[in-house]
Amino acid sequence: MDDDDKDRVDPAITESSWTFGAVSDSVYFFGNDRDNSILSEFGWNLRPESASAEESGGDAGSFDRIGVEEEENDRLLMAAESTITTTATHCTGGEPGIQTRPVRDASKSNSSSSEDPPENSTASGENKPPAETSSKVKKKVQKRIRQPRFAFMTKSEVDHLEDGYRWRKYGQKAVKNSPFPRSYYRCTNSKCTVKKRVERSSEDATIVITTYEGQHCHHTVGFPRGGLVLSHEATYANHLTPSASQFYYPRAQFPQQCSHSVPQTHHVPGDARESHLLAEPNPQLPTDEGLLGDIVPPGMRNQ
DNA sequence: CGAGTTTGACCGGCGC
DNA sequence: GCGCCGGTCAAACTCG
Repeated sequence: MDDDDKDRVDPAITESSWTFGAVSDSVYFFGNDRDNSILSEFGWNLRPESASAEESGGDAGSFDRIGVEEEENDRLLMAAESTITTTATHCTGGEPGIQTRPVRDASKSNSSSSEDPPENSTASGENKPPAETSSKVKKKVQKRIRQPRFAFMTKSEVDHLEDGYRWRKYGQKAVKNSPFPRSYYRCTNSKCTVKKRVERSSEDATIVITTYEGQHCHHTVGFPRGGLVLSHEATYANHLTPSASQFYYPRAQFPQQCSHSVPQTHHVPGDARESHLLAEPNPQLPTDEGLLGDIVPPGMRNQ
């Protein structure tokens, strides 16, 4: 994120009356977990930092939609009313993030430009296939297994929101039914397989939808080209805008694909400007607001 | 000069 | 089988 962006924070957004929703394997959580006890049960650490947020009780938010699936969800989300809220979901995604990227033709894939994470090879057998035949077999067997994903809807004028990690853009595509392109980013940490997609809502151009895939296996690093090194401590120390520190910290286990394990990560999604979080669908749960409707009073959802 | 971005091409999944 | 579309690659380019 650049400083300009911080300066552009919509006052209405930084009001910091917000709510969150979190989802674990079988639990949706909505509301205000002030002592973080419930969230922590599910691996989330909520750090309401801004005084205003705490004073306001950290609630009074509203939800649009939660619990979604993949691409489709993005679209559903876009369709949702863009109230200024913060919701969060925790995608524990029982599967240790094993990403099996389809093995391309050796002639193409072996070029593995620097960013190809070594973990992929470990986890998915992207080790150079010994023979063409075996690679073909793998192609068949290895269906693409996605890592846990969750998305944020963020009201922001900038597309790529700073989140404390360094990302390298590796692609951009036009999105069907949307005037805005979708950008693809990979974490620049060579051991980290986290990716994210960033696109703007076609319904509300002020909303940026950021979808994270996978979990970081390292601490936050410096901002790209900015020279500002961000640790989570620094984050807490208000190096970010107040709204920017309304983070959800999944105390999640690091994916096993990471060779070096850090005791704890602080996931800092987006700049946490009023965001909507989404989760990978849980097969046991409704994927739309059905459940949400059961939990969140209608009046609360349309603010 | 290295790191990151752009962009057209390519590939695979999926629906028809 | 075919075409569409999302996702990725990688060469060329830009930037600091």
